[in-house]
Amino acid sequence: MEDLFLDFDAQDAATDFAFWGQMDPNFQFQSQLDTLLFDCSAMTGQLSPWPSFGCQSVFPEAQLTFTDLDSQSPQLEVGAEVDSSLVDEPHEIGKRRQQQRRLTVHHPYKVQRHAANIRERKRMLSINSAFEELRCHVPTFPYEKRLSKIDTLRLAIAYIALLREILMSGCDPKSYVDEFISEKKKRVLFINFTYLIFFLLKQIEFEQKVELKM
DNA sequence: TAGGCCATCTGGTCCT
DNA sequence: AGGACCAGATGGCCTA
Repeated sequence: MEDLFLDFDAQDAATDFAFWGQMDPNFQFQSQLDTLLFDCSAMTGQLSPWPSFGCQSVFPEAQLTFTDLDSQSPQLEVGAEVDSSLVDEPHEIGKRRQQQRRLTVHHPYKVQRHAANIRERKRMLSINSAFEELRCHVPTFPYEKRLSKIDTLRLAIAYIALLREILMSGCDPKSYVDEFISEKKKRVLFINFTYLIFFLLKQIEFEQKVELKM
């Protein structure tokens, strides 16, 4: 993993986090962080990663069978190029079936392609179910909209980095972060860690805005 | 309405 | 040879 560092006091530091939007200049980093850390321990049941160890795949589609997918296929059915005007009339259905058989015989490529499409869809479903499980293990707030795949990956990387750092420090999580924010390490932070912290702080910011509106 | 995200199809490449 | 994997193209849906 690439080690990137960020000077927190740099004037343009905020632009490094443009993907979160601009931070409020009046945002109270330390006090909000304290709130966060206390809230985190209280909200354990609401934050996604901690209660969900052993979470099962929430993507039942991932267990779809070959025939399920086959019947769901929106296009490229075998013989799909048959004129759609030939429908429902009994004799036309017979003709169409005949034509489909011909196409099956004469276009083995189409059949292979169709089978490959189905396999590809199954493969993507299994990838998606893995993403869904990963989402269960990264910290998000209940009101946070579903993480995109790319954000899930980035946040997972950041979260792992944070946990590793905490593990290596030998401290409990809160004192670790306290120390991190303290004088010694204030200016330079491991970017993955800051990514996670900024993410969490944006959640708090968002939560406050929601509360103000209510 | 533009941009982000996603599912799907597709053809190419690699692997068994 | 057939399946797995990958990346590009495309179109639909949603949101700011």
